[in-house]
Amino acid sequence: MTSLGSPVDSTNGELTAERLSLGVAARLARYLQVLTQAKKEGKETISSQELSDYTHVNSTQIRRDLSGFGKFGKRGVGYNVDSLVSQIRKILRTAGQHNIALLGAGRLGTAIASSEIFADHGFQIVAIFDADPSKVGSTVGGQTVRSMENLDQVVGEEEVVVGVIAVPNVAAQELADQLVAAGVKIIFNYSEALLQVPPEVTVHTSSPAVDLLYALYFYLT
Amino acid sequence: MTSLGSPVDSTNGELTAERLSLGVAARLARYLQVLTQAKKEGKETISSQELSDYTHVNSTQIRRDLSGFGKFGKRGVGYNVDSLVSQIRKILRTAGQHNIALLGAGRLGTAIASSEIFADHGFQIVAIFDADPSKVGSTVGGQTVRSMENLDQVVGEEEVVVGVIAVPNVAAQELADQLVAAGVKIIFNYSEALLQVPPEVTVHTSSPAVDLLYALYFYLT
DNA sequence: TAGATTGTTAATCGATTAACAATC
DNA sequence: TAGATTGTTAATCGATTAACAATC
Repeated sequence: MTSLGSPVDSTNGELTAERLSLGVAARLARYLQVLTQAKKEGKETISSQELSDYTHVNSTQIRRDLSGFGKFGKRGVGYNVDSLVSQIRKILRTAGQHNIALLGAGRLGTAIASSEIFADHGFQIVAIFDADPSKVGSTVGGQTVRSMENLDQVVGEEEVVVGVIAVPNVAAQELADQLVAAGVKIIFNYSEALLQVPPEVTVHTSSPAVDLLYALYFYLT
Repeated sequence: MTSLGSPVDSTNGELTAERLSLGVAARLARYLQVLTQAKKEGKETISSQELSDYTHVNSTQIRRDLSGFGKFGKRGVGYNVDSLVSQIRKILRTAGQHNIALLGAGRLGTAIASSEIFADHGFQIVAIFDADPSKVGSTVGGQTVRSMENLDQVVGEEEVVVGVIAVPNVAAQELADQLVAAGVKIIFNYSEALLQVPPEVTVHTSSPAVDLLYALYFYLT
């Protein structure tokens, strides 16, 4: 929606240090999601039109976004899925491994821990916490649930960059405060609570209903 | 990202039949999410700046979006939360009740059925289905889990407009096909599978990792 | 009144798209 | 070769934002 700087300039074939615009970064991340899944499903090449069908982004826009960073496609064929995944990861600088702490070992937390949605994109859940003493020590998604008291230590030692909050609304703010105190800079909020955080911390609130309202509007009109 | 038509024109104070642009509709839905929660938390008024803090949309943009439909705010005070919720619901034509069918009574399905994320926005889960006979008949989120065989009938009788798929990847396409056959036009996909559907059906795939990649990019740069 | 915040303008910038030559 | 699809141009349109008068 807003725009910080121009897309990366790569007239010399190399990535410059310039920041991507918000729109480009958001779209690249979406392409990456589809490509990652296409790869898992055994697809070797994909056309801009196919990518468009899955992402709802115009195919010209996709080619334009990609061609700004290099000539990744083959005319008449499309893009190699494998190589495009690597290229976009490089562009988004998220080629490495990033560590996540999951807060909440309830139904939602368990569902998240057991899924591959994060792992597929290089996010590793390195620790699961719960405030409920009866849950501490149990195993969820292959991990032992820890007590909240260990949060600070784990965030520091494991270099956790993202905290995922999967608890009821009433408990969310308290956990957000603890994450902030521990030094986490990105919070992914699965509760509906409006979280108060310092300006240097980014909160992303999951909002399936928003997407649904949006889809419904275009269905109804 | 793309744009279909101009924002609604309301020089006469009434909503015209014109479609909102994709961007405006998406932002209005986001405002609605925050407003709905703010209302639950007892907030009576909210300023464009506060809305901006929660949605990451520029405050001028917010005032501009809203002023296109009427003068909803009070200078020096802000917007009345209650009345703004009603106004946006009217603009998005989602003031009514809409029925959802949930497919999958596993961990994720149970978490969704037990939460209020959909109910808060007028979406009612009217039926839960599972292909596993051992789950059929059990109670999840106050509802009895039904057999997939009843899908067609329920969709027709209950006027289901949205199908939510909360099953493992391998089962997702089969369920999408059944939803399409039953006449559902909007599918909310919590699996990672790339779903094939006819053009008149809209698929929205949940993608927390995409949002995370995006947030991470701006954190890293 | 004084302070705060809306509603609106005007200017800029980026996003979007059709179209098509290039080329695999 | 013939068909398909990329890469790129050029033109348009919408989004974004600072700034500020209006006004609660």
